Amino acid sequence: MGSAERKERDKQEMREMILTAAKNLFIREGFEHVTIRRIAEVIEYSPATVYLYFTDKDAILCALQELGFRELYKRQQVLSVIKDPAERLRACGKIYMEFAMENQEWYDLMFIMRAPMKAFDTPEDWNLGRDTYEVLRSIIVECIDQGYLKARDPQIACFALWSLMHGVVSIFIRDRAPMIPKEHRNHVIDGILDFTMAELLEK
Amino acid sequence: MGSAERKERDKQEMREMILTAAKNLFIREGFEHVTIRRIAEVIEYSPATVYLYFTDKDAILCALQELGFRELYKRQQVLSVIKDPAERLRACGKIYMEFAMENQEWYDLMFIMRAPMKAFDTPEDWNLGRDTYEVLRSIIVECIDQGYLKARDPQIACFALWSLMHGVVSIFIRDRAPMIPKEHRNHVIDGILDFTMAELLEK
DNA sequence: TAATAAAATAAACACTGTTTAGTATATGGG
DNA sequence: CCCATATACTAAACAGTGTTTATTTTATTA
Repeated sequence: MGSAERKERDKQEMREMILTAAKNLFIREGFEHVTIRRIAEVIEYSPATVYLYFTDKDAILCALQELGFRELYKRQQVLSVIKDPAERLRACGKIYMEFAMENQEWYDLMFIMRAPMKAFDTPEDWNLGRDTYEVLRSIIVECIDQGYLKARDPQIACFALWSLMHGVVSIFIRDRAPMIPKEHRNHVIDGILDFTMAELLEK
Repeated sequence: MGSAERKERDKQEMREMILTAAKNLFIREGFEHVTIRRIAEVIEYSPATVYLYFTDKDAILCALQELGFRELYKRQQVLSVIKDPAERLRACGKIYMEFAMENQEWYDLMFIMRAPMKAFDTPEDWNLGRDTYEVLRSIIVECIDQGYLKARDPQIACFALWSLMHGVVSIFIRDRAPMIPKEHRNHVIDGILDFTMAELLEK
């Protein structure tokens, strides 16, 4: 009697329901309104019920994080049509920082906040981050192969470039750039990209 | 009758007392243990009393932040003995990242956390950050003047370098570098410095 | 000394995330 | 069909948080 399968299906549906509620609260009202009680309210169950489907709030935030990464992946897909690796490298940076500035709370959840990382047993389990990193790494390796970049250590070059991009957007997102007016931010991002490409690539 | 002056002195002493308690809790037990109730406990007053001397918790965290900046300033002082601006630029980066890795919670409070910034009416009031930025900016200007650096826009070069350093340490501090084992971090930081100096400076 | 002004606090408020113990509901066997 | 069992759900509490209010204690001044 395949009622066990239906049970499993129902359980998955409920998990989906909770996640959708959390996602909508996140999108419509922002991170700080994503509370267990508000989620419970939306799905019309008691707060305690949420804990029958997720071990804790961090697990929910972790699942939300995944949605953010899916959006970033989607945006990164256009990179494959760019043949020149140097051009692709620039576009990669542009896409990354554009995503961050247009989806600041998602980016925060993905790359800054502590909470969602606590859902992993060990930081090594964070494959979403590693996959994003791999996109950049493969481009850089190609840049080196084609002689655009003479970096001795691709690992260092890759981490440096990611750090640069993350640094820029996280300084903006957490309001640590009083010397740069808000309306100049996009211009600065382009300036940083120009600067980096000019300094980095072989002339 | 100069009792008004004594009143003011007493008030300042109490503020100092609260701040010292907060600082010690921060150092000895970490950020998450810095709560109004714990502070009140330490100074042997009621939690409500704290609010007679600080408008809210963010104001206390903001004052704590200042202590962090003072330590960073102190470390930056050794830069003045380095005559060569290129060498000074490297040392500046090294000091910054070393401070961050050795005082991760202080760095977090200074450059990552939202809370202490809420104490400012506007982000422009964050002079502590601007001052630190100025140290780097003056070095870069000197590097350009002496022909070490051919950056068109010093503002962009400066923000890029700060972003790079902040990016590196904040990725580590917020556990977003699963691809780099903890024991390799210091080596990576040196690698990033080498890489940056090599790519940036005129050969 | 009594009236006034200042300082300190007890207790509550409005929230968190989370757990426990008890209640409904659905399932499967006789 | 009924009843025991297992599952699903929840009310209420727990242990925290930052913060405010109304009250009491303390100090000052006339």
